Amino acid sequence: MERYNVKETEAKWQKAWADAGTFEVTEDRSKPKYYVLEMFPYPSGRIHMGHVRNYTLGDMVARYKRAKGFNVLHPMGWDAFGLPAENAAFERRVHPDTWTRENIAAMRAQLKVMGLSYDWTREIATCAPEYYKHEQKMFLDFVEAGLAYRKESWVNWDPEENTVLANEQVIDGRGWRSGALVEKRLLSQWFLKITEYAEDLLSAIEGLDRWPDRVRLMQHNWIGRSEGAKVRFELEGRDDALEVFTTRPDTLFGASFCAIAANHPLSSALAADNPDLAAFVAECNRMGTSEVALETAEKRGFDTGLRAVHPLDPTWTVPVYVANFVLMEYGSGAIFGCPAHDQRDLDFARKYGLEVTPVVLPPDADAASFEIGTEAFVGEGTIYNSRFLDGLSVDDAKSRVIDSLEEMASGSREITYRLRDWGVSRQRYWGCPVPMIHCESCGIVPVPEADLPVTLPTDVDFDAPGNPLDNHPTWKHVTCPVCGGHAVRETDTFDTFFESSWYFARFCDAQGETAFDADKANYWLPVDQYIGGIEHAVLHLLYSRFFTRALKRCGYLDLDEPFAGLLTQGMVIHETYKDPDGSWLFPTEVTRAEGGKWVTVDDQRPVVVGRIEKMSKSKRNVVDPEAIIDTYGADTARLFMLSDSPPERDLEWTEAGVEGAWRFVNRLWRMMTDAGNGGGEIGPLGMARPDAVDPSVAEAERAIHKTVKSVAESIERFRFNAAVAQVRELVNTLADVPSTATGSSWLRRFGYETVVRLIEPMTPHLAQELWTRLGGTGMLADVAWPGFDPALVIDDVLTIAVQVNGKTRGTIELPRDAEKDAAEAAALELPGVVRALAGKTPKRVVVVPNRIVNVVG
RNA sequence: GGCCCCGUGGCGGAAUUGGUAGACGCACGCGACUUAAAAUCGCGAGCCUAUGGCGUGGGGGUUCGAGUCCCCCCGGGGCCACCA
Repeated sequence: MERYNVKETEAKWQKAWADAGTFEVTEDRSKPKYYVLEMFPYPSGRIHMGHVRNYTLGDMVARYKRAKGFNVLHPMGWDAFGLPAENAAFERRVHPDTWTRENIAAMRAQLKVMGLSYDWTREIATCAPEYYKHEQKMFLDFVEAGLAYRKESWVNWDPEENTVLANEQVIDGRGWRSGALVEKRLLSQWFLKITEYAEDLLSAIEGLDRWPDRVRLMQHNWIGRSEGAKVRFELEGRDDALEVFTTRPDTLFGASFCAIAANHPLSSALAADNPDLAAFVAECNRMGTSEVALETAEKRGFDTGLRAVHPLDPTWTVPVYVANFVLMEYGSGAIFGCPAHDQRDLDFARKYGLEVTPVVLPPDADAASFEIGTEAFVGEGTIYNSRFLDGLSVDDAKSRVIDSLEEMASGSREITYRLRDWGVSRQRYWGCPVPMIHCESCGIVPVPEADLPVTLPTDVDFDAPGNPLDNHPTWKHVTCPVCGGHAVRETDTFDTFFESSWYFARFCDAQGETAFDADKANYWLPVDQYIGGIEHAVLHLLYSRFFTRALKRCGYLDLDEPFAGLLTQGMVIHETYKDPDGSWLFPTEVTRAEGGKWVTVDDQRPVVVGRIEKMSKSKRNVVDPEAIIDTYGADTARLFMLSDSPPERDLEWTEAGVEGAWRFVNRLWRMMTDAGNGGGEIGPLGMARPDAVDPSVAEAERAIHKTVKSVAESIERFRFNAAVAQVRELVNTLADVPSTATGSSWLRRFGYETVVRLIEPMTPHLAQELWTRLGGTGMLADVAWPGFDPALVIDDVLTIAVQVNGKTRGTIELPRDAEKDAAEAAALELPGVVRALAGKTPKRVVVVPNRIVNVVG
């Protein structure tokens, strides 16, 4: 019997698809379009299991939608700028460009072996000038439109990477990649005005109904809308005022101090004449923002000696502090403190002996005796100690006090967002140059469009600290495009999230002279199904949503939301292993000895099996996809990726699970190619259904129709594991039909063909090979998804459960839509029911037609 | 600290969305084939003190009926976090 030659077969069909251009697409307006996109990879050198899962999921959707008659765009490219290339340059003396291109070539070859239905003619790499020249143009358009601007600001500085980080790249006070403690520095940086779209980005989340709730919530929180008031506190003896933001204007009569951030302009001004204050400010800037630092850090303040006048009572003043817990970046960088109803303010007040006046009375408290101890009261209650606000609820007091402030012109309603503008400048080499020129006489001027792209120099030195572009002897020296005098280029490059914020549009017209043709982009976009990791829930997805709006404003396309549907896949996880010395071991270094004990392969030393965790190089719990595909083939790897867990959940990679998938691949092969072993003859191509068939054949025929229906439903709901299970169930059913049954060879033909069409999105090579061997012609990928007969997915006779008081006591067979009386009568005759009733007359019998009978005793 | 998710056999997970809990697979056991093993095929299997009882983390509730809905608790996870 011929064995399934995976390698040969998979290679054969991959070549056939490529030669035939099967997956190349154009804007075919006769079909509905469907754009499937997986988050494109960083070319790190080799694909890992996370990639395999991601692209398998995408290919499942792409091939299914294609079979359903959609014109499917399914492209792939490379997110090719980034720091690792520079690190490689430093460590291995290889140019980032060379390193990146070699990695791309290696990874492309690995992807091609997976049999993914990509239109490779659209492949892009973001490090190519043909790609990034367009984003330089976009940036100039953004500057023109007021969406990009330069400002001096306190930035997060990663001392290890020698670069600025966006807020989103600071995790727990540390650089997201280096892990180094982030410092504050004052630098001139380019920003994109994402805050201008804060409200729009927030309210549009509601319309993203095919996004996971989790991601929508994360974006919601990240934008962080707060409703409150802006309140003016005049400064006694000065002609300026302090502007504070508060979400609790109702507690204004409980104010006992004001506090400003260390970096507040007023702090800086006062510090200029006050060395003690200057020292305090410097100390605040040094303070870490890690979780530990924040929890242990005391609320500290420096009394400026200034007094702020209460906005609702000119005779009332409070002290003004510079405080280490006030953030310049949020609100106005200044607060008023109401210790009774805010924990931080309370801690601060207790430390500096400031007044604590409660102004919100808890519902069951007594006004005469209620006191604040060490915990602030932040709940709902009735306002008191607050003059004209007394007796109001918190909400009523808020709006009432804002009305008064507005009348007196000392405050107004204000909405503040946590979201900050996106700082895009990076002091790195391997990124897209910011196309700007600094001229001493003309200021900052854009590089003329005709001079784009501004390309990176190739002869750079990576050994010196800092930015190689800045260190380069000649690159930055240019003539000013306005006055012709000497000028220098901007030596910063863009944050790499810049490239990934529009690549989905470039795929619509990947080889075009312009960024993309608006007609093509408008045809393909939005991406119908985007698939990738949850780690991009905020950064990449939020930037892309903003970028799309910005591009719309600049006339590039007509679209707000780039991704209509989003699927966030779980991680691929694996057991961890350690040897007796505590060193991590690769899965290939351990094995199961007699008795189930884990030992090392080499010398049989005992192995400690640890937690099941995300695959990571440091813990060595990685499995190389290439080795798996080499052994079992791409189809087996793909099938396992789909079958064990639903996509959003983590998937544990196990050798046994892969073996299971491998067995199924071979089982299908044997079943359909070897009548002797598979159990029965397969009818000839085009064989018609016999008029008379055995009941077992008729039953299996129904199973085929039901499976066609349920597999499609499962795929539509991304329950790929269920879809695989349903196919397996059908295969079991087909195998059980006796070969002697009348109509069995017809059934096999029908059943096998159907199975092959159902598994095409999962295991495309096997499906195509079997399709051809069953007599099918051409590409199975071009064959439509099978249909089903609605009459055959509905059973004529149903098995209905019969319960007594909610406990199942047996089942009855009933024709579909049987009379309630008939169902009741049949149910009451069941021995199990008679026994459970023990001679008692049922009080009531609930009959839900075609569903259930419940006898209430 | 705030907000949000999730707890189903030895394991991954199903369950028509309130209607026979445990599909499908993994692991396991038994049998067939084999000199033997592998592969393959067949059978078995939630648990228990088994013609019955108990079972979806625990407790309560709604309902004829709850894995599914509501309340409380326990456990695990995620995101954000000196955000005024």
